[in-house]
Amino acid sequence: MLAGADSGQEPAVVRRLDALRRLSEAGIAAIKTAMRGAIAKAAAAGEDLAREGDRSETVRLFLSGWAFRYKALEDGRRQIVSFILPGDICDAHIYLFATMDHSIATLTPVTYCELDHTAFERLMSADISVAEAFHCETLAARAMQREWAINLGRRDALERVAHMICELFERLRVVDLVEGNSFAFPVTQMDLADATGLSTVHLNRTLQELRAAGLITLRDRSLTILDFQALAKTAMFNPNYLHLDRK
Amino acid sequence: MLAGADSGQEPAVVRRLDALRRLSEAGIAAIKTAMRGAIAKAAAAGEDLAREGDRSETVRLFLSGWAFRYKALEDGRRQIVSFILPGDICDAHIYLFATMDHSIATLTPVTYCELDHTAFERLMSADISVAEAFHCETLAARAMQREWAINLGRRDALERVAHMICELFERLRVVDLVEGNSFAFPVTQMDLADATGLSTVHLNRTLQELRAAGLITLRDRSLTILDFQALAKTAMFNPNYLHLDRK
DNA sequence: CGGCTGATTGATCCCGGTCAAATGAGGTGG
DNA sequence: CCACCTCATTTGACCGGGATCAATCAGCCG
Repeated sequence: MLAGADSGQEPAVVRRLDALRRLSEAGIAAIKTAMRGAIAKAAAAGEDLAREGDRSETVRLFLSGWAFRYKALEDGRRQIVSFILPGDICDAHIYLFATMDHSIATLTPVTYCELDHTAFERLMSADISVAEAFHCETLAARAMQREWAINLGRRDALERVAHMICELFERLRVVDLVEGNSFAFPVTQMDLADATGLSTVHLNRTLQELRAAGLITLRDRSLTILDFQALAKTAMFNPNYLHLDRK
Repeated sequence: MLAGADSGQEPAVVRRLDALRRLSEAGIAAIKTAMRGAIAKAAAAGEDLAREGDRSETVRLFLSGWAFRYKALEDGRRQIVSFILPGDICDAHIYLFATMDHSIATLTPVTYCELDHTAFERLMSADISVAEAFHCETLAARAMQREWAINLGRRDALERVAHMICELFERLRVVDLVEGNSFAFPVTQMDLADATGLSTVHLNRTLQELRAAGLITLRDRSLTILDFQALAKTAMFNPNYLHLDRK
């Protein structure tokens, strides 16, 4: 794990699902059983876990490390469309589709569980709270994807980068991967540029602007938010779309 | 399942779901029964069907008309994040969330069926092919949302607009709303600008460029694709992400 | 006829892209 | 320990795609 494998804590998948929709004790047990019975996998940093055109047969429960989804255009342009963090699911019911329409690559070493069609269906029918939480995860992923579009379409460079940092902070907080206002941030400026739709040069200048404004620190793959209120304000960040409040 | 000849008779929801994943006869019957038992609704053009912050309690099956999802920033900027066409579902399992994180507005008069929590769950458990098709619809919506991000992040104005037209064409074709290479296009240039992340002025110039290149005609809310091959080429459009091939 | 909404055009500006080079931090092999 | 390589970050100079501002025009409706 990026920040140590907290002994007393629930696994990231349980933490995330429970934040989206409260899991019953039986549900938590069912998830853990499924994970124990599933194929545990690991991959190094910089690997493709899936490529556009691959057959899509298994559901992955992400346990540790960072990955991202992307699509490359023929002429080399690349757009990262989402980050995958510990606790994320990718993707419920994906085996119903024949092939992947995008690629997934790792930023750090990662570990995950693979569930095939039957294992996933078994887990979904084991407990109603688990099934509901998985559906919420899918809805939340769609909501994040929508927000990504808003970011790219209608925010300027400074707002865009600030917004992405705010989102990552909130998501990592749920799975206990922030300490104080800092978190491991294994994203190169090239990656972040492809995520925000900017050039690396302009992304670099935007980061410097955020630093100069006293909003963040970013050194040695560690990001610190110096003033979350101010950062959220410049990004016009509203966390409602993450649906992590579990009302 | 649908046999080409009579498929034009089926409602749009059945056509779309069947294109995503083959429905059984029993499944089609179950959908029709559910629609007959559901609350049928209609709305005029220019109405909000839902607003950010509203409680999200019912699943809608879109039967006719165009709508779109959008989010407005505090300062008036607006981003349209997707178009909702006949046959679309919005959104499976949405009642699991407390509130809407975005708004939905109509472009034309629309009709749709509303299913509450229990009606939707009943339909999902009525037939396995129906449940699978609904899951595919959700996956396809996510894939479209990803492609929207790619559009906004890494395509220039001409490619962006061309891509959006190609996508709409393919989606409308499935629900039999194109005639030849033409379809009703009830989108103002202001709306299209907010969908593509451009200003209305530049969008207008981009449309003129597409017209001048002999790729499209757009008059009286009717869009004709004069050369689909060429349009798809300028957009680098690959329809795989729509998952409408039903392998 | 006047008011309204949407499409179009022209002129100007600037945010962010592109090109090019320098700097720095590891990593590795001699 | 140093020479060298690679990858990531940073900086400078210049350019252009698309934004902005401001009219004008075309339907449409009351």
